[in-house]
Amino acid sequence: MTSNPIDWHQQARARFSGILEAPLLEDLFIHGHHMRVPEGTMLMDVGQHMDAVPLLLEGAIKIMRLDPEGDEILLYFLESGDSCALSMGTYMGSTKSSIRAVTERDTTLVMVPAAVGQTWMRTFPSWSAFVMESYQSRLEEMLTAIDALAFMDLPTRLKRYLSDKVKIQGDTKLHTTHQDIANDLHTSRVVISRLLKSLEREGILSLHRNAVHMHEF
DNA sequence: TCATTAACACGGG
DNA sequence: CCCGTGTTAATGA
Repeated sequence: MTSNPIDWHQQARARFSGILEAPLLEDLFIHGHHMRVPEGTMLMDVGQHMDAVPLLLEGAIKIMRLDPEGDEILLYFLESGDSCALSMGTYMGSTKSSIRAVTERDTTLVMVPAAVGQTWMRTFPSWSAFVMESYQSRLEEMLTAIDALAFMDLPTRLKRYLSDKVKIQGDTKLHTTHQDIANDLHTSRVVISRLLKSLEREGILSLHRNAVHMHEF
């Protein structure tokens, strides 16, 4: 679909022309690398070196933190038009990632080399504004994630998680297993199975093998 | 009280 | 048979 440069240029314009000034977009077409990434690809891992900043055109990316045992816990999702604020730490000296990023569905993005992004910080006001704005909204999401972990009980977190999935996937039929959900919410499958069963009894969803169909969300 | 772990049966692919 | 699912019993925080 977006195999030739013109396609992703148009896509990027549609997504970012209101945010990034025209000369910057032209620079983006010169220095940015367009990529199509299949679902389930790990884009970044904890401790890995960051040498580029991603701009998300289509799809979604799951951002996770790891506990000391190496188990994952979901922080938030990135969607189209977002960028990973943490990767922008490359503008402030830090080059090692503190999170794991995995594509939640097939995704298209533009990678901006760190050195190029650093130059833009000085030459394009709209770029530094975009970086600041991105930091701001990612911080908000982080606080929401902290609130959820600290103050919300598991049934509430599960309902929020399922709603988010529907929004991210754009489909009320979620293709996932109880174990997957348990991993994301950092709990055991027994609990997820039990909670899902009670939600099914309430008529909020229906359960199938490898799938959860949402009725209300 | 509620989550976790281990263990088990069931059934679909 | 393998894996996902649904459930229970024991244990712990």
